[in-house]
Amino acid sequence: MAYEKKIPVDLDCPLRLTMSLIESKWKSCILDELRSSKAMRSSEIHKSLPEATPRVLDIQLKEMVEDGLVTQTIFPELPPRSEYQITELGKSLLPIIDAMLKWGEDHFEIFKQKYDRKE
Amino acid sequence: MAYEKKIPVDLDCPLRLTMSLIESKWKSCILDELRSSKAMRSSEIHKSLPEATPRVLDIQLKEMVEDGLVTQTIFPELPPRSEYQITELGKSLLPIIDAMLKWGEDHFEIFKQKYDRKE
DNA sequence: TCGTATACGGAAAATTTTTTCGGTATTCTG
DNA sequence: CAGAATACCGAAAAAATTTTCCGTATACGA
Repeated sequence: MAYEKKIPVDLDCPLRLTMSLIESKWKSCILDELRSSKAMRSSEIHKSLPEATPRVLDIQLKEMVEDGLVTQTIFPELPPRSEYQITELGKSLLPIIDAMLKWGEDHFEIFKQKYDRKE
Repeated sequence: MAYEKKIPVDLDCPLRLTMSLIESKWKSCILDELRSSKAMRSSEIHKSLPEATPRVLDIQLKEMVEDGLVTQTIFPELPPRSEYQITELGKSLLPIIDAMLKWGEDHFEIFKQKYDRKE
């Protein structure tokens, strides 16, 4: 495997289980990108999340495939092509992603005022 | 400050903002513990989350105070006593915590079968 | 006086995640 | 033939988080 996650999915507590599936830096954003069920190539995902390095998207997509949140379809073409698509299990997390998105929008100003350093 | 978080609250995207407030290992659990609005001493929180070291609870509680999710009240007594309590802002995250808790309960079996290693 | 109890924090080690860099493979185009 | 295009991965470096260990302060009770 490309990169072995050190901390496995947490089976000790339901809350930690859910968190452990999405807490890596970009996983929640990846689910948000894939929400429409449209299959996307990793390069498209990268265009939407330009701050993430392609390598880390690769690593996190692989983990999400392993966890069953996303599928990967590899087309035996040259140059190679593969597409990622959200699964039903992944979709079932979208209400949580939506709630976090909305919370972030609703409370953005508080944190902007608190933490945005003017330079 | 006790320990300086290296990655500050993320102001670039509402979803990342919300995630950045709760993605540390125990913050979601701490919010869950404090949900009833009862003030708790750090030793009580530790008793409820025995897998977390007292030090990391200390660090994460301090960050949550800084972020406005929790308040700390210090009683000028000896031996010292202080209590943590969830704020209104912290409470506004509880529906998200609840949704994650429920998702984890609903999908626990999938991951238990997938990842639970029998020894 | 000495040990206990309590909350906390400094510092370094250990662990984990993310970044950086560079390489593989293959077909088509110029 | 050289280079582009694409997805991917190994390895090491860098960065971030968590753990471990130990010390502070102080009043009380034995």
